[in-house]
Amino acid sequence: MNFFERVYQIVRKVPAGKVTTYGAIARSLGTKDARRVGQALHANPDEGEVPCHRVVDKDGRLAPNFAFSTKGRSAFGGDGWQEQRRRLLAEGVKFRDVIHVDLSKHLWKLE
DNA sequence: CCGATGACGCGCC
DNA sequence: GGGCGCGCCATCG
Repeated sequence: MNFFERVYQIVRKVPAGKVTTYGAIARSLGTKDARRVGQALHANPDEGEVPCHRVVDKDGRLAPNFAFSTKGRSAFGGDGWQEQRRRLLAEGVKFRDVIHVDLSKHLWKLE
């Protein structure tokens, strides 16, 4: 099982209304390279199976260039984080401000 | 082959 | 707090 698959496996376990962070995932995989986790999600093969909008950075900030590039291009241009925010709000996630998730209430602890 | 890049994070100023 | 530099390492040009 490669790195990407392991990232997806973890993200799939995050329940609706909860979020996790790139760094937390990286550490649970035994690496400090959070950037590679981001790469994996950017190459996310199927949003339906991997709820990548539930992954934020360590400050709860949404991905500035969040986008589904699975088909080779981003579907939301440079404002993908807006789509990410909508999805989280729809799941009941609260925000500290327009782009920061309230981690103290929604951070999901990895197994 | 090599340098630049990036859905990140942390330490310093 | 905002901005900058560096480490990280697979990919890309």
